[in-house]
Order: sequence, then structure tokens, then C-alpha cells
Amino acid sequence: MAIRSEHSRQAILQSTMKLLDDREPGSVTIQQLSIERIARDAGVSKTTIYRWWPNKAAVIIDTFLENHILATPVREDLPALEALREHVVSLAAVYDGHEGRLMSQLIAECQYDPSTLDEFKKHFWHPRREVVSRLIERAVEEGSIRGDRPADEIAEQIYAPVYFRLLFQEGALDRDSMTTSVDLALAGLAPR
Amino acid sequence: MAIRSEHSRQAILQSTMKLLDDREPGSVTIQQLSIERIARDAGVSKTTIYRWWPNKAAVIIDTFLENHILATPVREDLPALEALREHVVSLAAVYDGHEGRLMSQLIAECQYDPSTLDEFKKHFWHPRREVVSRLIERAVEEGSIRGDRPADEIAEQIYAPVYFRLLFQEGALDRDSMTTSVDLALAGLAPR
Amino acid sequence: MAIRSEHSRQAILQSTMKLLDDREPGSVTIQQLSIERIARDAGVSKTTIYRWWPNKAAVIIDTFLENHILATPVREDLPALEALREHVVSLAAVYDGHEGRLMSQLIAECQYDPSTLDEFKKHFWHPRREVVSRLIERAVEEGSIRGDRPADEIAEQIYAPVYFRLLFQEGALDRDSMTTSVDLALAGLAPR
Amino acid sequence: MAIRSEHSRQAILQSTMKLLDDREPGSVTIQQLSIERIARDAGVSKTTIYRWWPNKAAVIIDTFLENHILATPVREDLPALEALREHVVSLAAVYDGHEGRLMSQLIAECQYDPSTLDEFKKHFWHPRREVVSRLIERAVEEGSIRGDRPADEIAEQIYAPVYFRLLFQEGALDRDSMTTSVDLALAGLAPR
DNA sequence: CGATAAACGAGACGGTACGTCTGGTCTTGTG
DNA sequence: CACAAGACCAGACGTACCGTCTCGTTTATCG
Repeated sequence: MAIRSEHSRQAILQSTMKLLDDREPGSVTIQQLSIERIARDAGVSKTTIYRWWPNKAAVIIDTFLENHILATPVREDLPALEALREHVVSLAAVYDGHEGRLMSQLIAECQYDPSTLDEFKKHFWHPRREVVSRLIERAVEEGSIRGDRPADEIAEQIYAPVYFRLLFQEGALDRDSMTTSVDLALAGLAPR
Repeated sequence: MAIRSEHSRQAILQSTMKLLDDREPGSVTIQQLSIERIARDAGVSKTTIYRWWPNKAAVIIDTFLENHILATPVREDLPALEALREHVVSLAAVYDGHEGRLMSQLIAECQYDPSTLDEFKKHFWHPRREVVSRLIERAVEEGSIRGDRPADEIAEQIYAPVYFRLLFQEGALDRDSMTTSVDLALAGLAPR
Repeated sequence: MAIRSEHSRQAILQSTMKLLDDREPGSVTIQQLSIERIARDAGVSKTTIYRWWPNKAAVIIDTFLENHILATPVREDLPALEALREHVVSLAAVYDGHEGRLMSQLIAECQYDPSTLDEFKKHFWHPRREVVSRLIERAVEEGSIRGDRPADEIAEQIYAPVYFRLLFQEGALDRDSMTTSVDLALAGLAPR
Repeated sequence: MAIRSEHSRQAILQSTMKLLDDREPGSVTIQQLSIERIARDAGVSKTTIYRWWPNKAAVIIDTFLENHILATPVREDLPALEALREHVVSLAAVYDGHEGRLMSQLIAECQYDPSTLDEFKKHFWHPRREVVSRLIERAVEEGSIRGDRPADEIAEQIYAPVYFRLLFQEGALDRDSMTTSVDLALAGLAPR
């Protein structure tokens, strides 16, 4: 019956990570990355990759998951609003470098394949939105913001500028800018 | 001497538009589109395309400009805030269809080529931001919103959700949703 | 693993032969023949050709070998001198038609690539020279000609006019002319 | 009325010669030589070349004529047989270098175009054959060889090995080898 | 001497082919 | 039966020339 080779799987994911890492020599963009290249680099046959992943994007998503990309924590010890600011600031900080480039390229790939978009949202967007929605609900409980808007709507309003700046490479992703951005988004939500 | 053939130029841009139009049979995504295909379809030699455009993305941008893609007007007869809402709503309406798919794919291409991003911003984002910034300044003059924030910052805050929804294909782009979104963005800017 | 496809190889060689055959409609010269054309005609990808042959000339040489071009026999039942005449006459007869045109074009290609020349000589000239040298040695043994000259030298003297007439398309390649030519070449070699 | 520009004509022929001269850097074979390249190198427009020459080969032949290629003289002061040997030896000496490579490539081109072959024979082969035929007739008059064979036939027999060695790049073109070759060709023609 | 007509440089054009690359599929042993 | 190895068809890449075709711009002759 021959079971799936864990060794091959690891080699594939590691090669993918290495090839996409722009701190390595000979790194490539997601667009330039090919199954052929991964197979060659991992010492694996193309068939093996095609057997277990439907396309390049799926391999990349698995790679990112394997490499714990963008697991941004939430401070439970802070007041909700401050924890929210911290969360967004630290996420933006991560996006402001190598992993940000990867994310923007992954979002680019999503524009060409619905199932990739689904996977992306499932693994990278929805969990994050969930976290922020929880924080907002906590802020409402703490009386820091009004509770008359859906939390998801607010979460989007807070997050959208992050992705906007990432994809348009315009507007800074540093602590000050992001704090300002979050505050602006929340400005109209102060309790009456 | 030997002047550029307007006929060829038109044929190239029209073929590009047709090939990218998902209402046509045999349409393709920007990723799938190739110079070879455009040349074949336009009855033009590849050389002619390479002579005048550096790459596929440049042809596409010219095509969009030629086809007045996303030229969204501003109502001068309305109060600034209302004109702003109308502008965003009508832009979102355009993004909510065929042209939206094209734009999201173009933004995707921008992730792989800085000069494409520059062109994109120059032709499609900055003009729009300018329009909105003007409206915000007018709104300040009209006393509808406070004037203690840079107009560009507010413009970004208003626009970011539009692009977010476009790229993440999540959250509606209809009139009600967009009005809500704009109002949320402006909520904290009411004059004291 | 993954062994070479005999089917593709055959298709390539047959298409090449067909394309070069001036009795077929749409035939081309060796100069006009392109890898692209062979691939198209054979229903094979260019990669497959480039994988197995270094260039056009190599494909053509293989094609000629496969099609037994210019395999001229030697009569063992005749006296050496007569067998020699017969051999040259029959070779010239072959050169006096379609296969002669192909050979002259192949020799033309040899002027541009040393390795093609080597292959040509290995497969088409040296075997023939060998045959004639043998015949000359036999003629010496039979006492028909003197033995004080190297056989290869005499072989060249006999053969040179054949190639000269082929390439210059001057001087006939028929039985009488070739017999005269051979006799002239051998005239000075009669035993004393 | 504008008369043909001698300046352009010269520039074209000189560039052609330079490009074909393998002692120059960046030299090319006749096959690699293109009208485009000549025009660029000569600072002339392609039109001008196409206006005055039907094809590449014609330019090359004119170039060779202009550069006195292969004008091999005949010694009138020597006995016919010796002058003949000298002539062949000195021609072979010229063929044994740079100009020989050019000639063999020109003969190659002739295999693809009858009119080029005609021009080649008219300018390079027939004059030479004429010279040799005259020498043979003189040799007959001098009583050095028999007169019962057509001079042209003998000329071919003498010349064929030269072209053979040139094109097959086999067999030396030095003085000794060529003398031997001529003597072998004439061996059977000694007066009875 | 000014009109005219050919020759010129420049270079755009539709084509064809180059040799390379990658995609995704299929085939053939090996362990 | 998963795997590596890799052959296969398909087709795009960007470049080089092909030979044709305008373009203005000389430049020489002729009216």
C-alpha cells in the first residue's frame, strides 16, 4: 500500500520556503516559482507534488502554515483597546518586511483561483478577523466603544488599511502610522 | 521617419480588451493572457507589441485607459459629503462586475513589478485619491467634517475597504454597504 | 526510466524525409527546413527534437541513414576494374537525381559546422572510399593496375570528379561520362 | 534624377568583406551574415541594398570581385606543364586559408540558388578552367601531353581534387600534395 | 535657377524561426 | 503502489532577420 512519504513532504515544503525567502540567494517570487523548480530543489519528482497538491498555490499555503507564518498573538493582560492596537501594530510590523511581500504575492495569486482565495481566507484572514472581533466585543463589554455596529464590520474597517498599504506599497506600516489609522477607524465609535 | 501605425495600436488594444472580457467566449485572465495571443488575435506581429510596450502589464494599462475603465465622475452639484458617498458608491458599483475583476487582477500583477505598480497608481489610484481629497477639503469648508486630519489619510480610510472587498471578495459592494462603510469611516470626523 | 519514444523518432525522421523530398508538394531545401517545421509536421514538440539531436543537420543525417540513402553495392563477381567502374557509375546515377540534390545540400551545410562535416564523412564518404580502396587493392592483386600509389589517393582521384559535377552541376553524371572519367583517372596506372 | 551613390556601394562591399573576414573580431560565416547586419555595419539602409542586389549571395560575389579574391596568375615564361603545376599549386595555397573558407561557403550557398551558382561559375570557375585549358593546349603543342582528349575534361580532372579537398577538408593543399595530384591526373596523358 | 525625380537613411510592419523554459500528463522501473 | 526519473506535447518567451513598405531628406539633372 505504500504510505505517503513524510520525508518528501518535508523536503517539498522546505524547498518552497527556501526558494521564496528573499534573504537567500537565488530566491524567486511566487509567480516565478514553479512546480518544476520545487521538485528539482527538493530532489523529488514532479509527480509526487502533483499527486498531493492541486497547484502551486496550495503548496505555498501549506508551506506557510508549516512555517507558522503570521501567527500574531493577542495580549490578554491589556485593556481591549490597547490589546487591539498592539495586535494591529505587531501584525503590520510583520507585514513590513519579507513576510509581507510573500503575503501580498499570495493575495495576488488568489485573484486567479477561487479555491486559493478560500484557503487563504480560511487560514490567514478569518482567524485574524475572529481575533479582532473578539477584542472589539471585549472593548464593548469594557465600555470603551459603542456596541451598535457588527464587530466584523469594524474589524474590516480596522484591517482594510493594513492590506491596502501592503498591496499598494503606499503609506507606512510602522507603529505610529498604524496607531493613527486604528484610532481614526475607531474615532466614531466612542461611547456617547 | 516611418511613423507608428495607429491601426496596429488600435488592433492591439481592442484585442486585449476582448480577450480579457469575461463576457466574451474564450476569454482569459490577465495571468493567462500572453503577448503571443494578443499578437495573433490582433493580426499584428509580436515585434510590434514589444517595440511599443515593455511588457504585458503596460499593454493592459493602456488598454484600460483607452477603454475609459473606471472613470468615475464627481457630482459638483451636491454637498461634499453626499457627492463623496455617491462617488464611492458608483465606483464600488463598477468594481462589482467585470471591470472589478480586471482591476483586481491588475493589482495582482503589480505585486510582481514595481513599475507596473507605479503606473497603476499614477493612472488609477492617485487621480481617484485626488478627487476624494478635494471633496474632503470641500466638506471641511462646508463645515460638514472636522479639518484636523490630512485629507489623504481620510481618503485612504474611505477607499481601503473598497479595495479590501474587491480583493478579498468578501463584503458587498452595493449601495447600502458602501454607504455604511463611508459613514463608519467618517463617523469620528463630525465637527465638534 | 521513461524511455525514448520510438514512435516520435520515426515520425520525426519520416517528416524530415517527406519535407525534403522534392517530388512531394510543399517540399523545402535543407536551408529552408526548420526544426519548427519538422516538429509541426511530425506532430511532435520541439523539445523532443532538441533533446535528441544537437541541430538540424544531425536530424538530416539520421534521416538519410534511416532511409538507406546512397547505399551503393559492389559487385564481387566482376573483375576489380569493372566492378570499380560499375560502382562509380551507379553512384553517379543516384547522385543524378533527387538524392544528389540532398547530398549536395548536406555538403553545403558541412561548410558551416565541423561536427556535421565529421558525421558526413564518417557515414557517407569514408565507407565509400573504403570500398573503392579495397577494389583498387584487388585490382593491383589482379594485375590490372600498378601498386606504387596509395589506394586512398587513387580513390580520391576517382571520386573527386563525381562530387565536382554534383556540386558545380556541370558535366554529366551518366554512364558514359563517368566511365570516361574513371578511365582517365586510371589511365596513368596501367601496369608497365 | 539622383544617380547611384558610389559611397554607399563602397561602404556595403567593405562592410561585407570585413564581416566575413575571420581575422577580424566579430566575424561571421556567410550563413550568419544578414542583409540587416551589413546595412547596420555600413551605415546604410536595407532598402539601398535590396535596390541593387537581389540577395545576400549577389552582394558577396560583388564583394569578392571588388577585393580581387582568387586572381591567380599564369606564368607565361615557363613550359606549359610547369606553369600548370605552378598555377594549381598557387591556387591551392590561396584556398588553404581564409579565402578558401570563403570560397567553400560560397559554393555552399550555390547549392540553394541556381543564379548564384551561375554567377559563381561565370566569375570564379570558368575563367580558371579557361586558363587551364589554354595551358593544356599549349602543353599539347609543346608535345608534353597527348592531344586526344578535350582540354576541358582534363582541366576538370585536374581541378576536381582541389575543390574536393577544399570542401571535404581532407587531404592537404600544400605544394607537394598538389604536385602529386596534378601528376597523377596527367599520368595517363604522356605522349606515346 | 528652380522644379522634379530618383536614391537615400531611417525604421515600422507582418512574418517565421530560433533555442529555452515551464506546465501538466504519462510511462517505466525500483524498493 | 508510492516514488524518482524523466520523456512527452503544448505553447509562450524575447530576439533576430526577412523582404516590403512608407516616410521625409538630399542631390543631381533638366526645363
